Amino acid sequence: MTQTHRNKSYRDIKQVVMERMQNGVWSPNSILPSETDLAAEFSSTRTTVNRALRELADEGYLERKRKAGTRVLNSPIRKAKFIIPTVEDEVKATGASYRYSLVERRVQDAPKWLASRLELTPAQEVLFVRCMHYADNAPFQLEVRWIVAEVVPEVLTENFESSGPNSWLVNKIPFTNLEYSLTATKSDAEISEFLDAPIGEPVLTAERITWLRGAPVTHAKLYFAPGYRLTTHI
Amino acid sequence: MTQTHRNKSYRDIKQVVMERMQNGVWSPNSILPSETDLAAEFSSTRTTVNRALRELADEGYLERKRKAGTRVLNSPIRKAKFIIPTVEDEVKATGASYRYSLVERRVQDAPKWLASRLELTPAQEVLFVRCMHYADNAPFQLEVRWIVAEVVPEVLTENFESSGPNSWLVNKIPFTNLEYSLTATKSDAEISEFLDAPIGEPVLTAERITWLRGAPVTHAKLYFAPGYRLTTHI
DNA sequence: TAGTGGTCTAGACCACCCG
DNA sequence: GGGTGGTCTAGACCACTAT
Repeated sequence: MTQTHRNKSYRDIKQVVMERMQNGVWSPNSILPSETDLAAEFSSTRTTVNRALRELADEGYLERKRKAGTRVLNSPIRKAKFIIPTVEDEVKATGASYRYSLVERRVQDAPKWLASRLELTPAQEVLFVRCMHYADNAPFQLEVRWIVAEVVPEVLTENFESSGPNSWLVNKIPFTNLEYSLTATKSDAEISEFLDAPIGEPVLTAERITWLRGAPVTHAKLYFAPGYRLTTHI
Repeated sequence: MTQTHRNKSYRDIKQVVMERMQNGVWSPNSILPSETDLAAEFSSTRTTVNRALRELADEGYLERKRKAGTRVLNSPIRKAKFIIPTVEDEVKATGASYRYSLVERRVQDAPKWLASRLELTPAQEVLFVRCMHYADNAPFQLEVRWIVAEVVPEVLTENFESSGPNSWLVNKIPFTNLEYSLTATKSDAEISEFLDAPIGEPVLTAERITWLRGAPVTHAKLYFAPGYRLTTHI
């Protein structure tokens, strides 16, 4: 049964390994042959086999340990990942037209809850921005954002009338850490007004906090219009 | 300024590149030196530099094109990913105790909406399971699941009294595709009863559909207790 | 301690695609 | 057309860890 293959590339090897896992040739929790053996089988080198198996491990299908070998995981789903979308990309991906609208913009001292959440000194100046994102002119997302002026002073000269703070920040901040969370919240009067939904309606809400080298840059709450569905295929 | 470095490993190179992006040495949209040049600078080989840059590209920080070179992306966040948790892992990760409880289990013909959703023939037999997951004995998640008996016949002999269908499926199905989506729904009488929440309360809801080589295996709705927050750090 | 994966080197050929 | 990244080879040494 041990045949020589014409397969050479790490992609081919990945595919063969995947097929064998799917067909039960290598069942969950079983141990694969060593890289050296597989290299011989595929008429390839260990380097190439290594890359194939390493990528499959990164993707969550295999677990690799020195000496113990390469084991088939029983639940690839455990490591499944979601892509966090950008509003504009997301709207355009559906083929709908995208429109941005500024609702409110003002400079003020950080409210206490924000200062606490972002570890700011109490009276630090922040820019508050409230804006809407529409898909085919229907409400898609209400964005409520706070930006720390001390970290991004240039923000005070931006009016955000024609485009949102997100795209501006993205081009301004070289690299950031991100804290992202999702909840279901009850729509209040303000949210309902902008999303054109009944008060009390459940609304999928994302909270985003962005950091630049340890300093808090911005806090945003994104309220999705009712019926919105965040989807992924793996 | 062009100094020889002692750095050798691809990890070291990754870190230096990240630092230069953060410090603006290589700003957004700029082009990095070629792999050959970087290999010379780091006293390394092109293979090693290639691995470092390739991984950074996979992680969403760089974009690479033949001839065009390697470009710094302005928004690493666009590609940010989220790990989909498993109930039991998630509960235990918080340090809380995990408890499972079966609520209902019966075999029946697939309801129309399910047949439509999963592309089943109308009268196909399915196993219906309703169960609860508790964290420190407080309601954590209500799971409502349908399993296609034809695809997984062994399921008909399982009683799911001591452990949930998810862990059972995971060990039975070698490899699967997954469709996962999140919504905010309004708690109805049934959900409220199990999650111990007022009727009408917003509930974060995950819908999961699992496929095995094109055949639908299972459909699950997971209702999280109010206040639940799905979080990620990047 | 022996076996397995982790990584690096030095070199090569190729595919792509910008100018 | 030529420069850049994509990938493979053949070999080496090392790090970890199950037994």
